[in-house]
Amino acid sequence: MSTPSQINFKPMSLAYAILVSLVCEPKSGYDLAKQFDGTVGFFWQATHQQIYRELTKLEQQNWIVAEAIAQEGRPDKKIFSVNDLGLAHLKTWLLQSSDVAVAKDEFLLKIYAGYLIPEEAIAQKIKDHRQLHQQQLEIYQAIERNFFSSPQDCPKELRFAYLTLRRGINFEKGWLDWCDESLQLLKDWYSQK
Amino acid sequence: MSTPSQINFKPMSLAYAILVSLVCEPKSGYDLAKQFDGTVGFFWQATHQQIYRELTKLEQQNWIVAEAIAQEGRPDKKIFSVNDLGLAHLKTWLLQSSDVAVAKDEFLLKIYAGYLIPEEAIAQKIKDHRQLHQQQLEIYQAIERNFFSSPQDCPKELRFAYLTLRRGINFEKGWLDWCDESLQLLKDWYSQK
DNA sequence: ATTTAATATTAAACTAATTGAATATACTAA
DNA sequence: TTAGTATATTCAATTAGTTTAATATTAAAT
Repeated sequence: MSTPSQINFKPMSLAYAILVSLVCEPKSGYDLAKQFDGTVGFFWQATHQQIYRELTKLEQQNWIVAEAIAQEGRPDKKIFSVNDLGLAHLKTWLLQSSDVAVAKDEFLLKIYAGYLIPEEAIAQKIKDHRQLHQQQLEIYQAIERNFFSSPQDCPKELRFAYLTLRRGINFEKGWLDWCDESLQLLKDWYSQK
Repeated sequence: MSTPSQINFKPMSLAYAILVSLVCEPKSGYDLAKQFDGTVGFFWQATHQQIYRELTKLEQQNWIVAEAIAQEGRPDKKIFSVNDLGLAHLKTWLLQSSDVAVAKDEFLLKIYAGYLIPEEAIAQKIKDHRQLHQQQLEIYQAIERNFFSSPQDCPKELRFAYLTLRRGINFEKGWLDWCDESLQLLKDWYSQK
């Protein structure tokens, strides 16, 4: 295993998100794009174009290798695996400190400027938002019921996935609490005017 | 024809984030860049280059107007204000439904792949993360103490800012709870191995 | 029989965001 | 006196993300 000699290649987090997924199980760009709707997709998103472009770069850098699978009837499939060099880079990255995620929250921006539109419109917006978070919470809770019924006995490979799932549940419950509190505050303010 | 992972990406909100800030109070690009570290900056970030570029566009579209202020000693300052056209566009945008914010969380990505590095490194990572959120919580709580000591008497103009502040507090407390729960889980798993 | 959906990848053009630097002025602290 | 900090804006280059769509095959549904 050698260190990379390339100078100008600085993969961003998308590259690492792909490596994380591939290291769990080798897969094609198509599979990755699908998976980015679940599991890793709960904390990282990418379109299939981004994924294919990044895969090409990662392959050129020799962090991943492709195996072409000729399929009967269907287009050929390229299954990508992380090699030793890629795994070493991934582990290095994992050990580095992480920045706190940047928040870009259109919804809160609208709430902040809420005084510009009718009070009832804001209340409705919060109710709509509450429903979205309620739905996402139910998705997470279904996963918890189906795969993590007893956390004490959680197999090693799933423990860290479980921690991220717990954060998802914690996050959605936090939003629900805030929605309820805010709707109550709006009501109180409205009644006293 | 459909491909997977077609995420619903949000429309460009930076322009609206700037309008929201300018409608509160006219200011220069420099002031905006500073403010994007606080208030609006709690849910939207931008570098000064992004801000200046966007201001140029908004001025060309005639959503904002600039007034050049000659300052003694210092470089001239351009104070931007939202005009009627800009305000109308902002209100239209405020009434539109918002997508749930996309999460791109490097920290959770690392936790997910935590099985690749030593257990103690993950625990330390969570402790570090806990501290960051503790600090941010204290910032929010100081603002709450100083400006919103009695929410019932909150002046109208500040009510919506207060709601977003409450979300900030709710968010940070959620992270703290998750960190504590996760550290306990790691401990339990470790002791039973 | 033909449309639709799903699998599987690539191309091209565009917009947005980031990084690094350059250009000024002036005040303050070592 | 010169280094650092704060004000105030702009330019250039690069990287990242988005949109649209083209290509190709096959199974299932209408």
